[in-house]
Amino acid sequence: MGRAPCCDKANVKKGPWSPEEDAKLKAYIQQHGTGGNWISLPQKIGLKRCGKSCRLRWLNYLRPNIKHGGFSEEEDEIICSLYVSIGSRWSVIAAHLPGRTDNDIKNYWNTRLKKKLTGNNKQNFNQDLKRSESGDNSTLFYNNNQNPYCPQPGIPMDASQSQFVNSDCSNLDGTNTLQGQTSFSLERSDGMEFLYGDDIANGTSSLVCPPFASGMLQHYAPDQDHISLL
DNA sequence: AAGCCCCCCAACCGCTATACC
DNA sequence: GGGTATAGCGGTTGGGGGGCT
Repeated sequence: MGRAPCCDKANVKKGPWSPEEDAKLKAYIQQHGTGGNWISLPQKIGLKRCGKSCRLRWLNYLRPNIKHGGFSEEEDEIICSLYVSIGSRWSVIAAHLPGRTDNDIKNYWNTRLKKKLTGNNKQNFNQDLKRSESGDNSTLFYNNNQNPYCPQPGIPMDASQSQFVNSDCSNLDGTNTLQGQTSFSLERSDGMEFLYGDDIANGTSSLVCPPFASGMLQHYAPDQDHISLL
C-alpha cells in the first residue's frame, strides 16, 4: 500500500494559475504566513488547489523579490561553475543567486546553458581528437602507467552508460579519479568512440573511451575558448 | 494565411528527507 | 524505533507561442 495522496485529486484544479488565485494566495500569505502547513492552506483560502501546488506557486512566482529571465553573464558563470562542482543541486545553486529560484535555474540550464557549453566543448574535443589521429597525443590525459589510453580491460564502460566511475585512470600525480556523467560521444575516424563527461568529483571535464579510459583535459570554464591542459 | 515544428517554461509527479507523534 | 504527514527537491511533461516553410 502506498502513501495516501496529499489531496483529493478529483476536486483539485490543475494547470495555469489565474490572477484571482494568485491574488488570494499572495494576500493570505502576506497577512498570515504559511502557518508551516501548506497542505491545509488552500482550504483556508478557499482555493481548489493542492498544497504542493500553492507552495510552488508562492516560492517560484509570488513571493517578493523574484527575478525572471535576463540572466547576466556573471550569473551564467556562477551557475556553470557550481554545476560542475556540485551537479544538479538546483536549490543549492539558487541559494548563490539572490532572487532566482531553483526551478528558474533548472529551466535556464536545460534550455540554454547546457547547449551552449556542450556546443563549445564538442568543438574543442573534436580538435583534440583530430590532433590525436595524427599521432599528437600531447593533449591526452595519462594514467599512472603513462599510457594515453589507460588500457584496463574489463572496465565496464560503454556508450549507453550515462555514468562512469574509473579509479584506474588518474591524473599524473595519481590524485584524480574520474567520476561523472557522460553527456555526448564522439567517434574518431578510426572508429574509436570517445565519451565526454563532466568529472564532477574534480570539477574538470574528461574524455573516456571504452573499453579503455582516457581523458583530455580542461577545467570547465564557460568563458574559455580553448582547453587548458592538465 | 495556414500548417508544422521547435523551444521555452510553468506546473506536475514522484521520490527522499525531515518532523512529529 | 516505527509509522505517518508534510516539506523540499529534481526530473519530466505538455501547452502555448514564435519562427519557418
